[in-house]
Amino acid sequence: MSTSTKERICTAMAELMRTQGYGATTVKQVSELAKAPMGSLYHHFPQGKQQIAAEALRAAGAAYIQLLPLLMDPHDDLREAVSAAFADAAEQMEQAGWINMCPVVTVAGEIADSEPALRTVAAEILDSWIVQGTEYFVHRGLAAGQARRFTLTFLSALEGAFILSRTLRSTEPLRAAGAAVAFQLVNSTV
Amino acid sequence: MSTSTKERICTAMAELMRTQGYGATTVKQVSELAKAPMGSLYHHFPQGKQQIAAEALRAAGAAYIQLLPLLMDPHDDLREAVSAAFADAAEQMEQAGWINMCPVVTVAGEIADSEPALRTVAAEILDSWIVQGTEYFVHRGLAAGQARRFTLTFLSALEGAFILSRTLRSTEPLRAAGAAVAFQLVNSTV
DNA sequence: GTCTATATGCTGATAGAC
DNA sequence: GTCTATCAGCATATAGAC
Repeated sequence: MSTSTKERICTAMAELMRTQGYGATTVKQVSELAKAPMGSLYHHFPQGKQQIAAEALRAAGAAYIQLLPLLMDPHDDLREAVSAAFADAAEQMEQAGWINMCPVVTVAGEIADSEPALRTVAAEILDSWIVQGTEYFVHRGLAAGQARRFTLTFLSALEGAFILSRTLRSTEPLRAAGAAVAFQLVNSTV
Repeated sequence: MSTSTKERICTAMAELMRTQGYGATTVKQVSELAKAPMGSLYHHFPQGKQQIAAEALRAAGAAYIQLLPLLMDPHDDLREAVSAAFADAAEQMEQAGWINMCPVVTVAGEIADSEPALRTVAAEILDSWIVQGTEYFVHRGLAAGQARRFTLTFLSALEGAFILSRTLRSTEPLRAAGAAVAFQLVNSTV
């Protein structure tokens, strides 16, 4: 067996939150998808649903930010790279049937006022995205201050456009947002 | 009595979804906040929770888009107007204790794959926002095609930044996104 | 139209044999 | 560590008096 029960539970939770959110996901669904009985869930995660969600979000968040260099490194021109990243996201979302790629922001919006513990976890993940994004864009030639602002804009536009595109079933918001974020770099020396 | 029972139910549902999302909001909470007994809820909304949510989202969406001219008309320069709108949003969110101003996008992200009927309602609301936003920015001097793309960018960045700011408890994402969206207009004749 | 009392199913969580 | 059986509580929704 290559994957542990604990890992399968985390993956299942992330997968379900990605498409259904936190509130609509039941521990029974997690149990079934992970092929792990209820008792195993509460053996590995004594604090129950919240703890499973927290660990699943951390793992998903860490994996998701790695897409940034993966999608953008192939493009020498940073403006092209930004456009390509948004275009790739749009294409993948359409091909996947308009389901979410990552549960972090969906769940963050959903639980920001009703699940304080999970809100803190989401904030930690977003913080690490901002730090890693800033580092990447500095590496790509932006000044430190500009890189942080650009990362915040990049993430805000990407996540907002994700929700719009997903709800409208259209790539138009992601394409428009990608062009706008790339345009930010018009004055930069890249 | 100035407000009908039906209106109070809608308002209560919108208020609760705004801070808790759809899944975490129970009809009992709606009943209590609206000061209407369970029977009244199901008398006015025979299809139950979903129907209350649909009507509440429609009303909230219609009210929310009216903030656009309200916040931006005072500013002659469109770039200033955009910055001001994002800054106002950030300030109001911070003063309100980081709770959401509008339930539409939060709920849209939450239910996009689990509640098809509500997803359709959310899509109709977003469509109407895009149409009305485009009209407004044409009125403010943008060309028709540019105005639609700008509206999509504006809404994506605003909503994404809302979630980031709300989760991080910081105005930084909203301020960065506002500056970026305003920068879009750098070449425009306003 | 309003309101109380309640039905029915499902929720997260647990107990305890193996 | 794994698994089955089950708890107690709460969810949405309804019935029926007023």
